[in-house]
Amino acid sequence: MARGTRETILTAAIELMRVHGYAALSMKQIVAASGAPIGSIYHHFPEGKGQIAREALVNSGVAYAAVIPMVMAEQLELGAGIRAAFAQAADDMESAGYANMCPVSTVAGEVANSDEPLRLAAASVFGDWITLGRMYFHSRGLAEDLAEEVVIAIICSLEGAFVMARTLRSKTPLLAAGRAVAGTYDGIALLPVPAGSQTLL
Amino acid sequence: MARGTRETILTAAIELMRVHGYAALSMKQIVAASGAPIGSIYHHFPEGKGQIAREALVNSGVAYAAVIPMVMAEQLELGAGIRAAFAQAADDMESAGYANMCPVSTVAGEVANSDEPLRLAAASVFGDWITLGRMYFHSRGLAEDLAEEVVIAIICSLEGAFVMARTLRSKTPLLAAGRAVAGTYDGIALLPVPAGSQTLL
DNA sequence: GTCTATAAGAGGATAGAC
DNA sequence: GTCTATCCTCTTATAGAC
Repeated sequence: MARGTRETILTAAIELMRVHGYAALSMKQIVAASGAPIGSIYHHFPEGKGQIAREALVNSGVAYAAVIPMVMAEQLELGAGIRAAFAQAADDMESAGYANMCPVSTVAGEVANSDEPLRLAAASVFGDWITLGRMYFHSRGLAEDLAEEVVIAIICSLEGAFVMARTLRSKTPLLAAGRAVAGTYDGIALLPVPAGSQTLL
Repeated sequence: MARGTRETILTAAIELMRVHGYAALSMKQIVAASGAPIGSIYHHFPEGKGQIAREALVNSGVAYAAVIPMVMAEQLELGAGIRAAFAQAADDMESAGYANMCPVSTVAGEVANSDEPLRLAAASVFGDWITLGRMYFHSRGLAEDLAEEVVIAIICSLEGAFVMARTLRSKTPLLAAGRAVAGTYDGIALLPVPAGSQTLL
């Protein structure tokens, strides 16, 4: 199927927001990056820039929800799994030249106290990550309360370390943050992933 | 001493950046919030908005460097101290109605891949936090390597949890993130603060 | 659904009197 | 060092032909 104009616009917006955030993103940049003329953009997104950002954020969030299950799949011990996840993130970030990995947290920081509709979009992404993560770790044998605490801690630490790593151009923050979170959960066993099981998405 | 115009402008810029970040901050807002006319602002900051943001970020960073020593002063065990610090942050944030506490991380996220001078200003703030924190925990009896790892982990986790807490309007992320980091360092003793010792600033 | 042209305003920054 | 008036660009968004 040919990718629709709508999707092209959203993809361009996600890429641009990873670099520029929300406020510094202009419709002209979206025009240039997507190839869609301004009239088409407003045809598909009548509410303009805010609507594009909201949908782009949600799309982007869905894509990242699959990352933790993917990284954890082979792991049978929680602490080791967390260390592996952060080490993987550190390597990815270094290979990408410390480009931003994900716009959600960047945009959330910009708008949490100044743009309620966008704040709600970001909140829904975080909420979905937490819900899916809790379900995932519960399916791997953790009690629900512990499962939720683990996901929240991983996301907070990872997002904070992403910002610091990008700013300092160093993977040290990711490795240090990963070790710190992992230590608390060393020795906790993870059930193996049932054969043929699907990602939660 | 009467507070100079320069300081008034910087203070206004810090407050505005906490709410709006960097890109969405306008000179007109700085004019309104500081009371200084636009001409005076460019007299004091000839390089304009970017220069104001750089200096505001650094000023703001210096102020926050004192927080960890303050919160940790009474603590004699590292894990408990970390839990206390995050609990304190959670209470502060709730009382403030989930307003942003500190613009450094928000702005760092916006500019890390798009505005090199501002990225460097943010990097210098993070770097100072790490250096001062390493010195502080070392003075409390931790080996330098461990001291540095602890500060980095605390800052990453705290900054990530701030964003999530503001976005979700909940202190749960701060408490969960704090517990996760603290667990790794439970049982590590802190030397008492020497009587009459000064903060590192 | 696509595209061009343009409106209406806000943006950062400057000039120059005081 | 303060302040007003203004410049020019870039912004979001719309109108309306195709």
